[in-house]
Amino acid sequence: MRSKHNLVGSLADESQASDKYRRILEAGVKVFARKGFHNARVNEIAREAGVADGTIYIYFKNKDDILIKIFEESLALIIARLKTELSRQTDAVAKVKLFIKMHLDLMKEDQALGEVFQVELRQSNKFMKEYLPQRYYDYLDVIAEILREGQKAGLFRPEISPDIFKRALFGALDEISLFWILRNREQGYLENSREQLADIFLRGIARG
Amino acid sequence: MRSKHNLVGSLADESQASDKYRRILEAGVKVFARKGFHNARVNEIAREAGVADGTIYIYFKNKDDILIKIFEESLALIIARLKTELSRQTDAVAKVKLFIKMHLDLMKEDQALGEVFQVELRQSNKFMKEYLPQRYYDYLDVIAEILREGQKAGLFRPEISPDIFKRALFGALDEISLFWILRNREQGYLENSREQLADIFLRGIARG
Amino acid sequence: MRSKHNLVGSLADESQASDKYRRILEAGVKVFARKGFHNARVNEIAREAGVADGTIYIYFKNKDDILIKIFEESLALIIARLKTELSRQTDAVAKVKLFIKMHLDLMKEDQALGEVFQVELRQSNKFMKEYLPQRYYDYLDVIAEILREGQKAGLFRPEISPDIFKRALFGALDEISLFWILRNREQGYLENSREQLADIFLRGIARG
Amino acid sequence: MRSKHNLVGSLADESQASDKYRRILEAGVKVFARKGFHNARVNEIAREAGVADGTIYIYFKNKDDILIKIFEESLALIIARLKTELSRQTDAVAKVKLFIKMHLDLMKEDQALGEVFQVELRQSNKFMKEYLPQRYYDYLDVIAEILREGQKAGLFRPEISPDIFKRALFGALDEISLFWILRNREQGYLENSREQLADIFLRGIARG
DNA sequence: GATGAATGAGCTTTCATTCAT
DNA sequence: GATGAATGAAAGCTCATTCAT
Repeated sequence: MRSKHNLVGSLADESQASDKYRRILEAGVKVFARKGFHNARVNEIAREAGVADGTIYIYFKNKDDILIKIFEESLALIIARLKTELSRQTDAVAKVKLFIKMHLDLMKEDQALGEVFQVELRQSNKFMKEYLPQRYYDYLDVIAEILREGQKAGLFRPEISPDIFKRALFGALDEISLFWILRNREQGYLENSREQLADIFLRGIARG
Repeated sequence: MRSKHNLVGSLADESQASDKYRRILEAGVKVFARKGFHNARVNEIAREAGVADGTIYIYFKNKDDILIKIFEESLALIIARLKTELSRQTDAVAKVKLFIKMHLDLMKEDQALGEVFQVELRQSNKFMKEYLPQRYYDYLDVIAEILREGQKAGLFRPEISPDIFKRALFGALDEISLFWILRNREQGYLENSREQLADIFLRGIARG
Repeated sequence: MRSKHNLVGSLADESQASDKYRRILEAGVKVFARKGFHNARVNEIAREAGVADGTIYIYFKNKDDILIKIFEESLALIIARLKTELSRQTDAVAKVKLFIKMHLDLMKEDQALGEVFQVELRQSNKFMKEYLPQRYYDYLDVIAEILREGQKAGLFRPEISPDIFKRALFGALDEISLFWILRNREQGYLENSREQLADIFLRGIARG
Repeated sequence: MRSKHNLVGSLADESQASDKYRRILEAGVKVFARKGFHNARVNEIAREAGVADGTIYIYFKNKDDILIKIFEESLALIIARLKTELSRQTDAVAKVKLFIKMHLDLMKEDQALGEVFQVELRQSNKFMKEYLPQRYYDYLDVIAEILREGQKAGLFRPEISPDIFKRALFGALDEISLFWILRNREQGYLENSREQLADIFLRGIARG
């Protein structure tokens, strides 16, 4: 298996449909990251993917669908990877640290995808208000699960609500990532943030 | 003085310029909240404001400008109010609690404005990437200032970075608010969240 | 009587109506010359004239009417002046030379008006196709009259049609003027043209 | 080869690119002639051409571009035809007569095109002031060339400036044509004018 | 499946003109 | 008469999507 340089590339491999599906998906990430969702032109995605405009509509319902599929496929892979890595840790504290690290690493690993997640997804009304982002809930639930585990193990305080904690941590990570991207990815910022966030949140939920 | 039902209304009152400026601003909030920025039609804002299409362009440079002015004027007022209230508290811990409360209360107080802040602002590329949201930084700095105060008073650990803490707390509040709005404003959710967040973050930064 | 710097100024003096009528007319010439008829904005004419937008509509029916009035009033004065000067000459040959000289001098004397005559008048469909430019015919008839006089005096060939000659001479003068204006009013060009045109046309119609 | 009813039709045939390009060009001539450049609506040109509005913008940059292309393509063909015909004459006097005839015939041959040339071209500021009408200069130079030839042959006086003569003759032809068009194309007028103009201008420049 | 020329609905903005003051 | 804020019709152009080849 040839090594992939980014997540969308890896993900699309699983769908055996066609080479073109993957190319359009990758082109979508690039163009959405470069221009933003609303300023991205379908024909630019087509050109970038090396296909005709019409071909896009063989593989995707419409422009929104490209964005949604990028999100869904990428997140499915991310979640799978997360779960694999987390399962190697037994300690809930270590798991929280690892989750924070992996989330922030992801932004660095595939910057175009990071930008799409942070900035562009929110531009699609259909996405925000109509589309049920099941995978997004799955992602948050990874956090909730770690919390519950830690509560069971007596490491975290039982009165913390997993549903609120997962959003709080995710929101913090999201905001930190957004700032980092909009501020041109300042060196060292994410590493520093990682430790601070782990420190604050772990003490915030620690028992005793 | 008649009591105002929302922030934009209050704000625009200060500018005595014209009744129409305020009406357009209020109409903008309503229509942006209802349709989203990109699907909002200028002529719908005009109708809602009870003015002609062209009148909008006497008071605003363009559609983006309406959004930006809503943000600027509202946030200026919010920050002023925040600072007034916070100055009545002497204890940094109480200030953090108050900040969290006021942020969440704001979402309930003016739901359309909340929706615009949460969902629509991020849809304007001009806003996110080109326009320098000075007021947004001012808002975050209110948090940073509280932290520094608490650190000086020996209440909070000195190794916490104000710049990271302010984003973490804001991100958490933002995510909670967004969820609440997208999930149709479930009763009691914000009150519950308020206590949990205060609990987590205050313990997270507490000294000793 | 204060000395006037241009034709429109002089003309409008005769209409005793109001100072504002004249100011709008002068402003119209300036703005039409600067921007062209279609790119001229009524509110720019108003500003230039130092009156309110609405005031324009007290003195003129509409934007087209300003152009037409500029044309009519200026041309009436020009024709009056022409006739006075021509009446001082007894020789039809001298009259042709004088006509050519005066037409070209006019372009130099009031450049803005010249530009409006040459370039902008033709941009108003209403002007070209609907409005009957009586004064324009009067102007051409000055030429026809000179020709007839010369024919009677036996100086010019009787078979030359006054109606065609007047258009031919006017057309030649018009084209020369247009070129001179579009080519940034090259020094000496009009003087040179004057002699050549007189030479060609006078020999062209000379008897024997 | 089917005979073409007008110049634009003929011209566009050479570009085999697409049927639609030619249809839009022809529709442009018709609509510009009917409504004038500024009152012509792009969607009317589209309807007349039997294409969708957007199709226009596949073949032309914008509305101005349609006018410019009409001018350029037509004039190129006209000049080519002129040169061919003129080369069949050896006598400079005959060439002047032929030029005059051909110019006026052109107005009758394709009346819509004539109207666009006479009336509408001057309405585009872009055209008059920004766009360099190279072809127009080429057209005038055909006249200048004939004059020089005649001067060399000792038929025309050497002191006549070709640059002024070409504008004088063109201006006369132009004015005559404009009058004829605005006056509803009076029968016989052009034929009469042709002879008078040839008479005046040839005597005007004749040697001895 | 793939193409890409063609479509045409849709929208922001301008600006001549009006009219209440 | 004079004002100038307000009007609102009008139009060029874009671009997601379709469909004949």
